[in-house]
Amino acid sequence: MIDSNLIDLESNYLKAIAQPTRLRILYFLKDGEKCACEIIPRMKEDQSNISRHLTHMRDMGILESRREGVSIYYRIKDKRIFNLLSIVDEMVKAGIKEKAHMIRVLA
Amino acid sequence: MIDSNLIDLESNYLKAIAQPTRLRILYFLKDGEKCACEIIPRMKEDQSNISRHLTHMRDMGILESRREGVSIYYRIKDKRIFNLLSIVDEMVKAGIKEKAHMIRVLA
DNA sequence: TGCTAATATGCGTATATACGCATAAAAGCA
DNA sequence: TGCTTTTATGCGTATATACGCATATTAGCA
Repeated sequence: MIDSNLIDLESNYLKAIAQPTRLRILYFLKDGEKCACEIIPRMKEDQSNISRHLTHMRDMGILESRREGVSIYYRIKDKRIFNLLSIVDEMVKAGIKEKAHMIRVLA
Repeated sequence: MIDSNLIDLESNYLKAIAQPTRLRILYFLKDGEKCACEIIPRMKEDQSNISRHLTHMRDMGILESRREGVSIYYRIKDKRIFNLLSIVDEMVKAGIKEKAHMIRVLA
């Protein structure tokens, strides 16, 4: 029996990661902090949308930011998030492998 | 530059986990397979809702199931999911600690 | 076959999420 | 102060998600 508040925190944290555009931003920040002005043109979406994603991840404690003049630099707050993502990767890839095997057997 | 399809797979996998009721089900299945008929009364939600969550997690490759008469037993497919969840836990708890510290400093 | 228990599904609904466009706000500079 | 660049926000909208109720389906059993 796990605490209900912790469940909700975990859920919200995972939801904050579980979105394609936000995932792309995370990977883009993997090798160090980047200015919003560098992130925005990378993503093929409206500036307002990216701004909201960045703000959201900062609010959720996934990113940190600092201002330098008009620019805002974002960085990953906790590198462990990439351990998490590589586990997701492993599991997803294991799933793909399994499906490929099923197809081979059935063919 | 990470592949767009992989991003979507990761995203979908994470979404499948990032839901309070599904998280509770996962933790309930931590120590072994359980019949849907055991899972349903544990959760304070409609039977139909739990059924859908179970089906969804099975479709997403998170759970496996076997039928025994009218009962259906569900189990975790890949134990690594708990490594993933414990990383989320660590990060969430680090966030809580940090907030508590902020409050202490400001008080 | 008829009955019961377990699980799944059709349907309607309420809320959340992601998005773009237009505009506002913040900071630096002429 | 006025202009420009960068980032944030108000607003409307389309889609996705989670949910409950009622009902269907499936399997076992009398």
